[in-house]
Amino acid sequence: MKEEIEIFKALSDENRLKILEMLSCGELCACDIQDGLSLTQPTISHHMKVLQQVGLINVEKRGKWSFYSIKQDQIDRTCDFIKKITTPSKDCICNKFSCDCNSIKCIEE
Amino acid sequence: MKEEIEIFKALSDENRLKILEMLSCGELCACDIQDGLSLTQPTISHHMKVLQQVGLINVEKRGKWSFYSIKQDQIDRTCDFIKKITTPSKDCICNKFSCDCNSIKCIEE
DNA sequence: ATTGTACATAGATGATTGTCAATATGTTCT
DNA sequence: AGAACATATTGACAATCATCTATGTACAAT
Repeated sequence: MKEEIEIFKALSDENRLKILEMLSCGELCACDIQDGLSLTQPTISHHMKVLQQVGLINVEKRGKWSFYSIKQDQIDRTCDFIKKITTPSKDCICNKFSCDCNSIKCIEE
Repeated sequence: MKEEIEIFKALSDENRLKILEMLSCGELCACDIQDGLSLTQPTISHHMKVLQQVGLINVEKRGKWSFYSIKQDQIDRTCDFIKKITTPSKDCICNKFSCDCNSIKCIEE
């Protein structure tokens, strides 16, 4: 869960979403990304690090350039996580509590 | 895009993720949710408002209780958005810039 | 009407975050 | 070696946010 929170934090920034969009068609170097965003180089570097640390992108150094690419499996895992926690299941945590307001509780099956 | 950023911000908090998980099996009132989290009532209220404002949950008032439930279509739209911006497409923004680093550009088809 | 219950709002505070300027590191070319 | 280029790190600052206490509002039951 902690891991997914960090992923959502990484996705909560307009510039980082734009970066992911830029990478959707294949790898780019940091200079490509800087061309597309009006941010300074250290800020780009910071965003790339955030995306990298949560596993959303890959980095490959070739010569003086760093090439970034999307890790699609992490994207997929993130979507699966969202779906999973919002889908009914017998053993989910909502069984654990109840008050007197007659709310509908977990499916019993 | 702004809308999705707000959704990801809403998903970037452990307690709000727990709340969504609690709601996965059906509606609950605020008191149910407070039972499951060690937070004060105003904090719960704040989180419910955040989730509501980004369209992740529904609120229905019945008597003195407020019943919350997940808006599954918004969950689905969010997943679709993530997949969409990370999937290659001919008209995506990564065609717009280039430097001399020989990065792979958008698929030409 | 009064009291109790469920929830919302306002204001304050400590923590986190996005951004920048300045500087450092590492690579390539002459 | 030295210069030029690509990227990373550091430190600072303004803005945002999660949380709390205190208070307000709305409904229900006595």
